[in-house]
Amino acid sequence: MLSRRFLQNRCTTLTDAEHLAIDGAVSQVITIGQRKTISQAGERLTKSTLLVEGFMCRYIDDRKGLRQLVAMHVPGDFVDLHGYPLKWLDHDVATLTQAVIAEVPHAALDRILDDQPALAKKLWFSTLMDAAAHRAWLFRLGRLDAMGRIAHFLCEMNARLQAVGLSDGHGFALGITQYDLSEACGLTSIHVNRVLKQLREEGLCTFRGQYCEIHDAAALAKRGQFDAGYLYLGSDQT
Amino acid sequence: MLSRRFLQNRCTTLTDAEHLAIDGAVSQVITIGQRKTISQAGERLTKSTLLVEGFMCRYIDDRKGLRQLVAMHVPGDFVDLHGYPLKWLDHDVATLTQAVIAEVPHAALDRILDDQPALAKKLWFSTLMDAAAHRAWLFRLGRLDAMGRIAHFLCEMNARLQAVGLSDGHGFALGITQYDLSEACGLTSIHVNRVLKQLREEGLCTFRGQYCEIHDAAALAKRGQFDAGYLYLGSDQT
DNA sequence: CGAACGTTTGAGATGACTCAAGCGTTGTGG
DNA sequence: CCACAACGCTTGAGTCATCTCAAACGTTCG
Repeated sequence: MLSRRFLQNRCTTLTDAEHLAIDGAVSQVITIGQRKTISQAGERLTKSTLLVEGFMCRYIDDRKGLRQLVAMHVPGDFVDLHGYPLKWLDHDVATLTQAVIAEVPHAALDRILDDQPALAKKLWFSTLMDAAAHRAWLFRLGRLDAMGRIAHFLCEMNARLQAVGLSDGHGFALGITQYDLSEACGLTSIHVNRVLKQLREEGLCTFRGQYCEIHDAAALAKRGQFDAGYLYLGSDQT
Repeated sequence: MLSRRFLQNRCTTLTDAEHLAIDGAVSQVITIGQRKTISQAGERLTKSTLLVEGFMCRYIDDRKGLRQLVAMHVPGDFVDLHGYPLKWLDHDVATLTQAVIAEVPHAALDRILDDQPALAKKLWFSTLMDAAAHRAWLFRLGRLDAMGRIAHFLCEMNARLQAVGLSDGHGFALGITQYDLSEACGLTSIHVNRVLKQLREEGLCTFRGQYCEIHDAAALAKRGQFDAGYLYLGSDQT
């Protein structure tokens, strides 16, 4: 059951019937290679994407083609559910690693909206969790220095991956490069490299290859002024 | 009719019955002084706020009490509708200027959700417009220099105020200080001051006192890499 | 074996910050 | 009615974080 994982990190109170409704709304499950764009800004959308496996991101291009990541997605996320009410998106959606996704046609969501207001509200809730994450990212970019930003980002990833069982709290695989990190944190990849070295030397964490090891979660959270509240883990609909 | 203005800038296709439903959901209309906090992060919420007149903002505090604005609100905005599905917010909500607000109890929204799925979807849409604005702000903070950030911010305000008839495209009143601007753009107020001077000297715009005059909208938009698409003006539900 | 990619390091430039001070306006109390 | 405090705006000088340009290294893959 696909949706067992979906909303495990999003809404903890889905009923069995609701799980079935979401599973039933999926039209197909497909595998996509790494670094593929699955939808572009402005494109008319007729379906949304549930991420089953792998990592995805959403980003905005600047005039020179440089990207600003605006969201990271981990398995269980309803990546572009925003595209359902909005009809088209203001940003691009792409895979970072190879990914398995489930496609949900908007027509199926229409039916849920009409018939199951309680489930509709949970889907709405899920999109607002994304908005809360956006706000935390704004805080990160607006108020933290380079080291704080990276610390904050890694704390977020650790917490979110823990929520879906992909981190044990001490480390996790994240298939992204230092360049991706720089796009998420509004820095150059060169500076990211130096900051990662510093985080390593100060015993906070080691980000190397595809793996990030957290040596001192408390110190990392402090350095990044990280407070997991905005992730709304396990706090829906109660 | 309060909601005539609400969703004028949010959803252009509200039916008369829907306007009535929203007006009927308002429990009271009150006036609040400038710089008053109306709700704090973590607080349990039972109502949401429709901004009728004046300016409001949402912000996140850092450890030292410095603020990062995450949203600006103009008349017509459903300021903290996010608080309805989320139940509590990850940020504070406050007035900037004196403001007139209409309060909408969440119980009344529950009824709309159950009875009027089409209207519910429009409310959902409205919160996703806020999320889209968050993303544009992320782009602003992550990819633009100080001058670009301020140019982008002022373009956004100009466009949004135009949508509610509070700007003619060449200037608008915005009751905020240079310090507020710095909190929105992730800069110090001193640097904001220097950048405003430069914008003035280059003939792009004059931000002075409570008024912002746009001298060259096209050049300002170019400098801030501003594209109004993310505001979804007049593009809902069609 | 060579190309592509991601990472690492160095040196120098620069945009934004900090600290410090002064100015103008508004509002208030003696 | 004046004195003064509070606030917002303005400017200067010096510092520092981050960026840019440049180069080299290791791994992977064809």
